[in-house]
Amino acid sequence: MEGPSLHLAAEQLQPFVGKRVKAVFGNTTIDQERLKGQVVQRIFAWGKHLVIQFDGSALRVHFLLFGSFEADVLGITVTGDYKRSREPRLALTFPNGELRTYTCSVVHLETKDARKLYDRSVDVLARQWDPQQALERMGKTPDERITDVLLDQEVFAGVGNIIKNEVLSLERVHPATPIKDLRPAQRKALVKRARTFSQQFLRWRRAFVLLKHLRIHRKSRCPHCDGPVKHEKVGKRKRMAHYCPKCQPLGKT
DNA sequence: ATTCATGTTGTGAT
DNA sequence: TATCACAACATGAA
Repeated sequence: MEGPSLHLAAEQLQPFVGKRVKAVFGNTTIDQERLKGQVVQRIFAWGKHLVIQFDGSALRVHFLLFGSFEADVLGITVTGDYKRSREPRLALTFPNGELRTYTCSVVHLETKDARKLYDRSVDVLARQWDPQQALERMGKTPDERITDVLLDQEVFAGVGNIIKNEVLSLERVHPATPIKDLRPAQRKALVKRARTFSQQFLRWRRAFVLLKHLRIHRKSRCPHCDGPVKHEKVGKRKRMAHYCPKCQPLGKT
């Protein structure tokens, strides 16, 4: 799950803010008892994290690769289409509904204000996003490849493999390009696109039309030249890159 | 049946 | 000490 999906989740779960936890269940090994009776102070997303703040502590949920969630509010399922039979990792029951999370990492954060643990200027979807800072951090690793830097959550929090592939296609940059081979104008364009595409991703997700708008991720034809798309693992992270070798050539620019 | 995928963290070898 | 490859986690679709 990428950043925009987490921001959308935080939005959808706002009806639980101010509500008291009535029951807790699930197969997580964290202490569940302590959540009972707690009142939700706020729910927010940072990058790929979902944070639920309670009185003295918070919950941090990370959905990794296969995670999902669903929530019922006043009897209506506001999101998700998952099998009810599956055991949730963690479920919270409130007077007005229930949140169920699956296949995710859940941890307690020992803080009364988890917002202090997160630097919002790093989150590409945050109002406080700082593109200049991203540019500077990018420049600090001239030998790193752009595919790895775009996926670095300390530089572009929220960017995942889909956003990475789409941004590189839009800017016509080969995923294996070392930062030092990118002109300043091109670096700037990539930074800007990481945010604008993430915002677009969020709008599409909200309208349930994301998949049909992806141009190169998991496609076989380049959106620019209609040539064949290459699919291969690139960079130290070895995530699958989907790119057009003709429109996104490797080399100094 | 097998592989792959919107991801991160920890371990043990080098 | 640092870096790296790999495992672990865990589920559904192709």
